Amino acid sequence: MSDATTNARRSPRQGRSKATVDAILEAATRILEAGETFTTNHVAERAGVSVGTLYQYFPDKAAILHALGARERAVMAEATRIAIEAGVDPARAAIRAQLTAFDGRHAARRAVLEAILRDPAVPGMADEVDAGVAPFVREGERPVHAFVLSRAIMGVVRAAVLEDSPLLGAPDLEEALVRLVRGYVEASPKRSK
Amino acid sequence: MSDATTNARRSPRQGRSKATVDAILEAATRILEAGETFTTNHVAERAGVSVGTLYQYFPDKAAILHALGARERAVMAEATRIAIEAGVDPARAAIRAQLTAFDGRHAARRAVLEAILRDPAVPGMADEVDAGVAPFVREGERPVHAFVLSRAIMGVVRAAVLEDSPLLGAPDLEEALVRLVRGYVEASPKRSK
Amino acid sequence: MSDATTNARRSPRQGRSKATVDAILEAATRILEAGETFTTNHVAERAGVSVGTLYQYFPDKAAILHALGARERAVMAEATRIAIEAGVDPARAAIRAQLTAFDGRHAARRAVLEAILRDPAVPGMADEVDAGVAPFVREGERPVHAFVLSRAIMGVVRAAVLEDSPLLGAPDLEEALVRLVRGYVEASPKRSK
Amino acid sequence: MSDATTNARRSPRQGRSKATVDAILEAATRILEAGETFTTNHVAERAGVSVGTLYQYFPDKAAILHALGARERAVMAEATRIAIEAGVDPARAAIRAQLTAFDGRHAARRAVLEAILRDPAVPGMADEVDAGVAPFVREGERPVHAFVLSRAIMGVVRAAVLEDSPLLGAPDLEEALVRLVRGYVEASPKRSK
DNA sequence: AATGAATGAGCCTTCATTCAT
DNA sequence: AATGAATGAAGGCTCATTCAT
Repeated sequence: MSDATTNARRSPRQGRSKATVDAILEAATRILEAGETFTTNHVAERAGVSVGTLYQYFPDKAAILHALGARERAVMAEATRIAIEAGVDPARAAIRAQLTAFDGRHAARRAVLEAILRDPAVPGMADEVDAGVAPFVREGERPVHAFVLSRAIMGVVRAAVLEDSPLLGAPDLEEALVRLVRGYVEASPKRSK
Repeated sequence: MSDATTNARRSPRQGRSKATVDAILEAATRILEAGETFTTNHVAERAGVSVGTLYQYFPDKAAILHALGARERAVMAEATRIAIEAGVDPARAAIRAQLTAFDGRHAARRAVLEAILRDPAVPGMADEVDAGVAPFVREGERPVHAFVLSRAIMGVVRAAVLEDSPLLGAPDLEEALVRLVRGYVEASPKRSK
Repeated sequence: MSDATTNARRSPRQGRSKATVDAILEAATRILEAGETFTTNHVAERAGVSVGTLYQYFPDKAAILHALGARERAVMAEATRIAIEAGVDPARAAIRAQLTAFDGRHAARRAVLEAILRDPAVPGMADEVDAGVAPFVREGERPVHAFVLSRAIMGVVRAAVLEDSPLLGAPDLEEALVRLVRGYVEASPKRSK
Repeated sequence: MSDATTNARRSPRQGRSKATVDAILEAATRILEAGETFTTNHVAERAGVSVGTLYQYFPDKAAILHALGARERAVMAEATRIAIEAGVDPARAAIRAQLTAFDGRHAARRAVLEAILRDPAVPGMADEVDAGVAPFVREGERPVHAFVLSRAIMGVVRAAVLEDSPLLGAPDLEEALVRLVRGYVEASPKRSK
């Protein structure tokens, strides 16, 4: 495409807005990453814009977190899609996307996700995980299965992040999570007492 | 045991102190349950004591949540212990204790636990679940197993509570969680791609 | 006459300018009527122009209210003039013009006038009422008479509007106001203690 | 009474609170009088207390204005009562109370009243004037009479204050207002066209 | 002439915590 | 031990106005 440099050629209007929004999101990320106080004034200042400008693009503070979340979800979905195309099995792909997002090399994303995971008003990553897990849940089965699998995975990842577990980044964790999915799927639903 | 008020500023040797602490905890519970603003002033007022008095027993606001959490953990541990003695298998017993705490009939406990689940500074229920799950994790195995199982269970319960899922209270969920544990334990750790 | 937009930044020689000013005034009226927030940005948006353009025609927010007021005064003056020509006595004509402007069937004008009545910087309707009352105040008499009569009438109307009195629209009120004027004029200025 | 010094002998608790409230009200009055910005922070600062303290006594900014209004109304009612006892006719007494409150020698009260007159949420002086005017409105007559008379008087006073009329303080105005009341009462309600 | 992104002072309010009594 | 008045940093958000394009 003629759009080789990707972010070129936008109308000056759109370009300015886009840049401002990006600056705000970038600032928010950095603040979260540094563990600084996440306030609208602080974010605006760090972004090099006024609070007023910030509020021109985000209706309220939560919206910034939402936008950050949407961004991350998009990145994860993409990563999952690519992995599946490359032949990785879907569950593993979804799991890996989550784990990758949180490993030590991505402090910024991690910070963002931590903030999101804590705010119940911000939609989590559930949908992405659901999608990855879906192929394992047979059509027509009770929704409880999809729910349990996706939340179990997210619960483990969340705990690892929040407890700052050394397991994050170790291949063990990915294996264990895959095993969790496989075991659940294969287990016969016979009852214990 | 050292008592639910372990985190309090002074140990309640006298009955009066004990009564005050109880009143504060009771008030806190009610406020959480009613969805009112959880502020120290509000809690103190509802408890019928002055803020000053509240601070005599709790070093800060978080300590109230800690105490509430300790209380709940004790209740759960007891429930689990009794179930095991009655012949229920340990994993199921631990799972059932968690689910029971959150079902619709216990609004107060649920409110407390919701608050606790949200505050990362308050230790969760992990220990209790760990204990229930322990028998299934063979001695000497990597700690990742205990971690994954307990956090998976808690993750599912937490999500169900926070998303206000209709699954809470349905027997399906208990079954699914038990299956999650059993499947994980039985699955051979063979690798997929 | 010099036009309703006297206070605007530039006189609208061209049709386009006139149309813009009208759109702004129209938007302002609608916003006031709907009880929405009366902000320059909001007015501009509703008018379909940019804030910048708005400021091209009105030096500041108050000027919009001024223009609206001028418009209303013109309408009232005209109504009064016509009534007098038709033989209605001047005081009654002036009173009726005021009351008509505020009755329930004219929500828009009412909203505008309410806003004006509240903003002390905007000249009220005093002049129109003064004019209607003038014939009753004998030449050479103290100005206190004109002042008292016109402000008394406006005070009553203002209170009725602001208190949302059911008297508005009732013929009683017109009668009472006429009586107020007549009684004042006829009363001998003898002193009480 | 044993309470010769009036404001002595209060429990230290009440005394402190009372003093704080008074300081806030006093500060509010002075700020209004000086035409400074009437903000909660400003009021608190001027009162020598923190905003927090201010909010301990007043639920919100408007409440300060309300309190000020209540104070003024009380003062007026008292002045009116005393005048009536001294033989002044009620209408004149009510009128005089209003005018006195606003004459040049009482800048502070005037400022307070201006603020109140502008804020439609704050109950005005209507009740006091109503009371003064009541004796002139015959029992059983239409409420329109009381309404018209009291609002007419207040309208005139309000206009004089807001327009900073030189009539304020002149005996003429009191006479004219009394005449307004007397004329209205005596006028026969015959109809003009 | 028009645009609209940007500004930023400033507003109201909350609430954990302290400390003199 | 208890009281509760006082604190004040901090936060989210609004809106009239400007000015580069």
